[in-house]
Amino acid sequence: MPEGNTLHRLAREHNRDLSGRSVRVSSPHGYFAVPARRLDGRIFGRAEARGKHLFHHWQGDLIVHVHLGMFGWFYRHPGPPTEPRPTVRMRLTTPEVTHDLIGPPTWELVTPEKHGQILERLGPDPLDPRADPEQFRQALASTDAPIAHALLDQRIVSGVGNIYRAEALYLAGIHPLRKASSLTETEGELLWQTTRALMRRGVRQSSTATVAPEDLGQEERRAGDEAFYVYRRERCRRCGRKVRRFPLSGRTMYACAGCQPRRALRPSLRATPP
DNA sequence: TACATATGATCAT
DNA sequence: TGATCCTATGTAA
Repeated sequence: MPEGNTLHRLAREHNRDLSGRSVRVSSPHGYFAVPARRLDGRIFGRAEARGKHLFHHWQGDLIVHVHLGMFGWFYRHPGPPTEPRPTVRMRLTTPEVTHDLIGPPTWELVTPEKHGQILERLGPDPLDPRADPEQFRQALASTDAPIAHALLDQRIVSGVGNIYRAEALYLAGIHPLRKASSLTETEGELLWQTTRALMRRGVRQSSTATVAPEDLGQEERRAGDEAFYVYRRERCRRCGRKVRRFPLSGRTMYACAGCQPRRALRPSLRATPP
């Protein structure tokens, strides 16, 4: 159940493990048996992550496009290949490591043209160093939908999912139902910076947790769960007030009425971004 | 064993 | 808005 940080982390791992190598490709599940044979033994060029999309560039201009949807995942097994689960759709193997792909709603070979079209549809990715925050701000300015809806729109910003939308809005002190176009320039900038900081941490720590481990109590750290400020919580981590949850754009939204008032907070009263 | 639930997105209505 | 695709896990029965 990945957001953009996961895809960027996977791209890094795949580049490290597979780039420039001849890779065995198989489909234990059988569903991708034909394309797997076509790729088997080829040189793996590079992995590329954009928003929640992952591309594998193979020798000979073959490009694989993967989207993990809600349930898809890659599992990495160092060492000699283990017996695959029957649900493994695609297995990538070198002598050192195996990557198993489970349950992607999207797995397709695409042409360079199609690859370009997919990228064109995506808004700026906070994890892309070349991304332009101004593009994000302008997209918000022309959107009447609630800001919490806009954040899940991959044409406005790519890679943000249900966790980051809740947590970034919380840390920026922005009420989720405010019109996107009503955000000030400063708020738009703060929201971008906050989102980017959270997602960068997500890549670094290989987890979508938004609260840094060093900010947790001993008991919480021992439990080892991913920690959040409002997402799936009963009470706000900072003020202790009951967290409001309500459906928004088909997902559950979480917000604190105290820390995210309808009216903009004075900057000095905002929560400190991580 | 069954069911609810989940970090997503598309397509039909 | 609802149905649909995809899988694993935790809890209830």
